[in-house]
Amino acid sequence: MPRKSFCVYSHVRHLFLSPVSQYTFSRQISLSPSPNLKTLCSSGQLKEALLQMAILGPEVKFEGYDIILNECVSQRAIREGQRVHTHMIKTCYLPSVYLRTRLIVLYNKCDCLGDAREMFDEMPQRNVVSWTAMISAYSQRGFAFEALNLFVEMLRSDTEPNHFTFATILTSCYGSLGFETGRQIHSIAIKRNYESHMFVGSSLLDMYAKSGRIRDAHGVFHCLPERDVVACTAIISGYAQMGLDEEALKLFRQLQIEGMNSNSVTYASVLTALSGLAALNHGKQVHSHVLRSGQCSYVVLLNSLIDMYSKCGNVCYARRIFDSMPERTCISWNAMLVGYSKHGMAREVLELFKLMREENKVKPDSITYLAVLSGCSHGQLEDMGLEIFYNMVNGKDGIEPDMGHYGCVVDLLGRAGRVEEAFDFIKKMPFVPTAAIWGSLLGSCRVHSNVEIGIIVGQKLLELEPENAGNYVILSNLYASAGKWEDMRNIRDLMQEKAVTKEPGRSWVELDQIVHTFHASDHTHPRREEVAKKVKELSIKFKEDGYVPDLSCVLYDVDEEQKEKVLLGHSEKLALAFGLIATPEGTTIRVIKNLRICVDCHSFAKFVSKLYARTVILRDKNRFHNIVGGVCSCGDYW
DNA sequence: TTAGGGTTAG
Repeated sequence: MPRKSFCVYSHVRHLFLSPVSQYTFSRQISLSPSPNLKTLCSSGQLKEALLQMAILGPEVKFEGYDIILNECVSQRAIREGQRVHTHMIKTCYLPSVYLRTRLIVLYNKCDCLGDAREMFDEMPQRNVVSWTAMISAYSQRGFAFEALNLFVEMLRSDTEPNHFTFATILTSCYGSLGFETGRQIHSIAIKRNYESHMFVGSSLLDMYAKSGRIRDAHGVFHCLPERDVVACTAIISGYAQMGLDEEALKLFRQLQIEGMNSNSVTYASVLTALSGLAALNHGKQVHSHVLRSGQCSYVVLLNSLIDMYSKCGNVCYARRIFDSMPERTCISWNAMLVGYSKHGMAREVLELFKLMREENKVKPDSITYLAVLSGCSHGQLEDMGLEIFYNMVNGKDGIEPDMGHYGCVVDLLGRAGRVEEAFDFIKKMPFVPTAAIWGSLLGSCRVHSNVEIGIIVGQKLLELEPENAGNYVILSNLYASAGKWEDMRNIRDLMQEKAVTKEPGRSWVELDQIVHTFHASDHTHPRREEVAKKVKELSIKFKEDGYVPDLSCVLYDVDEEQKEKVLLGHSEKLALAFGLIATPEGTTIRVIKNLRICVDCHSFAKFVSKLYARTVILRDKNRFHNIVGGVCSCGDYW
């Protein structure tokens, strides 16, 4: 009977009694506070739960605190969480290790790292979970050294780490902490038999991949007894981040055959690789997988698709995705702006930037401004670019220009032929100019034949990066055009002595979902003889129409005939010729080059488009060249 | 109670 009357009474109490009388009632019959708090918390009514907590006073026990703290964690409710903590102190409640750990987690999730540490330091006892929670807090907030110190302290305190601890600490073992630390932790994990644990293994291979040790990463992946979607994604992403795009794609396909599940992160990772390869057809296929899998509402994935389509040369598709997005992050805007910028579509860049500011939902960041400035630079809108830059300098936009933005202005002025102005601008910069900035100006000096400044800048660059062969070549050409033959020879000798051979040129074309790669003077492609013959044939044909090989593009000190032979072996010419042979008349030829396109190949591509009525879309290291009827979207200005 | 993978610039 008492049980029954309690239920009835409880119901009545809930309906009619004031909060104060509820408290009195619960004290009288020693009612457990949990059911009420549980109901309130499970329906997300945190404020009401706190009120109830205040009413219950010292009657709130472990279960009540547990429920309410859980809700605070899931809602990231810091004020409410602090009130719970204060309530514990005021009611002289001594929280267990478990509850104190929940408070550490809460403070961490609410970005109150100091409070989390204070709680950790005050703990009379700690267990592996409290140590791991605190290490995780440091790890997640980017405090790698602090995370490592705590891990070491934990080992010294004779607390045995578990698989959670290893998975956590390994996420900090790259970058500033260095890969050797990761290797040491790997050894500790092996000794404790955690190496093959799925989460530890994923963390390990990710650590190796992020440290550029892709072989070690692959070794860990290979040894995992089981592989889930995270482990597979981590290794694919590792290859993609290293720029090993073909390997990433190959692995993705292989794992798909083996039955790997893909989620939004897997797709985002493989899209990175496809963007690198500019493999549009593969990209479309992944897009359709994404649509079929029902993951097309993830902003991050849509951002990757925007980036993939624009890097594959299809900026219209990118815009379609951008327009269809129900919500956009700053990265969505940046990806679209960068896409337009790389295609030299300065007007579209400015219109989109205007729209971004008018919508005022997402604040532009430093990268937004880099994209806009670089868009103005590539699209020859230097005055507009300068206006935007000086608004930044005057603090009108709340983004302070950094070295990158100053670099864009140097590029902007230099490309526009305002070389002296660019030189003065560098001298007045509030930063010490980097090699990249001087390199940009040297490029402008070459394009606009400013020998005087070019020689000064070239000499500075030789001091800053003596290993870069490109600088020697430009400088020696500048000396040659000034008739300073002795200086020219000295530079050539110096190059032989000091310069490191530059990254070998490589171009590729995607055809029927196969990526055909060509190297300079290729000896590997199965159709190399046919392709080389076609290049020679094209050269003769183009010469009749006015093509003059630009021998200054050749690095080597050889005679003119040899120089022309070297030029004909450039990988982008091979890829263009292959495109002509292997695709039907009238179709667009898409070529990707790993380096900047040389002046001679640019001119050659224009002849291909003009004499064969083909659109040539050529992506080099810096931008797109969309060539139609012999005219390039870059305005011969890159 | 604590844990692993993703996107953007020159």
